[in-house]
Amino acid sequence: MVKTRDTTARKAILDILTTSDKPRTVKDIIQLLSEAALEVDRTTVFRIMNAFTDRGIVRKLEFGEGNFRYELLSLPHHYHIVCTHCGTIRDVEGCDVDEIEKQTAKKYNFKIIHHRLDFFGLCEHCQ
Amino acid sequence: MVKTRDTTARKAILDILTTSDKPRTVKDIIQLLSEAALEVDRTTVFRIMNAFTDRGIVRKLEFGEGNFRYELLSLPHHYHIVCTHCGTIRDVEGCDVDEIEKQTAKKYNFKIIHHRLDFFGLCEHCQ
DNA sequence: ATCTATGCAAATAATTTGCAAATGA
DNA sequence: TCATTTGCAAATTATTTGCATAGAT
Repeated sequence: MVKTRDTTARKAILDILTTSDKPRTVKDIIQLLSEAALEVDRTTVFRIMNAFTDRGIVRKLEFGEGNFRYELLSLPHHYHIVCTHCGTIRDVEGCDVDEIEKQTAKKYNFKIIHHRLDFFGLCEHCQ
Repeated sequence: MVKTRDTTARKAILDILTTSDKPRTVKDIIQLLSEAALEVDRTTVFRIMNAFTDRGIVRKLEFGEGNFRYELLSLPHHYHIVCTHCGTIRDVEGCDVDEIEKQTAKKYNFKIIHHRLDFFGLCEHCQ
């Protein structure tokens, strides 16, 4: 396992993810870093996100937008609701699909490591 | 609503999707068309998939591979199991998350149109 | 001092757009 | 016929790679 250096950019990105209520894109992150007066190269952000993903610090997700989003792996288990009109994504607490999971594992002899459950629809504003 | 012309390429793509047991990428589709002796331009396939998506004929999905996959919207409701080792994706019948769905809709005043539930793990061969 | 991290330029890959030619209804 | 489709070239967008330099321990 390779060591991780605690650089300014990495600390700032962890900070951003910690205070986010939804998964973030690289674009988001660059923007937020910039608002914090930190200009970090696009390549570097991609590389940091990959390093974090490899080390199990973040989870790489996507919601059909044509790009990836990242969230802290240390967040409590949750799912997402995605507004198909305005694109808003929101974390939603808890998730109980144990029963389905158990049945699926047995029926298909599949060792389940994790799952995702996301609801798509219209948020309060877009209905 | 714009009219749809029943061209050779479109018919062949619908045929491919109908006989697939998992969502397909544009690359897959081009390959399968080619095996059926039909050389269709990449651009055309992308355009057809977008047209089908807009008309509610197919559903656009992704599984963290960095590209989209498509499946017939007319398929019975199902979810997917994705092997994180060999990348195999498989359709899995049925899906009962009604209770979670109801609670979520009420709690967040969110009008749910559809959801996705996918399990990631190791298939029979990769365990 | 040494090895990892970053910036910059350039390369890939997926997907989209413009436009003229081909084709289905 | 005539609007919709397709092919081809070129543009866009997300992401990755190579390499020399800056920075962390």
